[in-house]
Amino acid sequence: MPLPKRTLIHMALVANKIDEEIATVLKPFDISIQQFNVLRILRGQNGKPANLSTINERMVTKMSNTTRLVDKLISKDFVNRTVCLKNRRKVEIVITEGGLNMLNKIDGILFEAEKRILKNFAEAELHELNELLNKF
Amino acid sequence: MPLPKRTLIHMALVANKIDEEIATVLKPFDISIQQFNVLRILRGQNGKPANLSTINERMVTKMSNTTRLVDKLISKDFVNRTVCLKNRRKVEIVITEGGLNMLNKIDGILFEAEKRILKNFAEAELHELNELLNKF
DNA sequence: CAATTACATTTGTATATACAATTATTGTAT
DNA sequence: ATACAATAATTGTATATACAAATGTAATTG
Repeated sequence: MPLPKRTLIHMALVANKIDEEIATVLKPFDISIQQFNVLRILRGQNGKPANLSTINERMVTKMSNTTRLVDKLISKDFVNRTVCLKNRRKVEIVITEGGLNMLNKIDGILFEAEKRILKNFAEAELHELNELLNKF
Repeated sequence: MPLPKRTLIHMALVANKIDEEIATVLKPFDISIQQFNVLRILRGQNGKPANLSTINERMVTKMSNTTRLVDKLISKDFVNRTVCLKNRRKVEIVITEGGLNMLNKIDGILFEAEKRILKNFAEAELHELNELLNKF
């Protein structure tokens, strides 16, 4: 198989493997990777509310699904959503105490998983990999 | 953000971008990436039928979904499925002429897309990237 | 200022996937 | 041979995603 095709398939296989491992880590907490990503983004706001489009820009999924991710997080009491007073088209989403607690519980376990997934990499190699990924 | 976490997120973003680009290329042919992968595997058999589990081993999806991928391909007349005579638990799947024609039509366009996606990579860098991916 | 356009989000729908349970067949041990 | 376990594939169901269309609000323009 030609090198470019082989490389792209390789990428897909590895990314999928990583995804599966992380999903497995999150499963006991009954939270999907994408839901987790939303929570992380909201935590990064340090209390400042985020619009749906802001969250969406920082993720890989489509707007419509981001709405539904937030729906799920609301039903679990991990975030709150209110209409923006300044601009009633927008919506303001903030993480709750419960959401922050959940993230704190996950942090350590995820950190271990990340170390495990990358156990064969020296730090220099991680830098190298990031450089190569920048070329995409 | 710590290097390991950053690297894994980077991997996910890039893999997703690649996926989207390839899906876009396949879309006019009304075929998903996974359906396409099944067809490629079957072409690689050179006429020899493949069991469902054989196909599945070479893919990233679950058995149950491989069944449904084959269902879709049958409805498009791209593959045939027959019960294996030697072992009636097994199933034999072969690609049809129509399936082969579809693959031939896609080959060139996909090749161009692959070149485009990897346009910033020198050959040595592709080797490097593959070496790094092997560490996962 | 009424009509049109742009913006932000949501809803509808078809397809895709994960996971568990089920069916059908074959292999094995007593 | 009968019962039990193992194998191969399928079906049911809940969740996830993509894409298009719809809703509600704000900005612009003639």
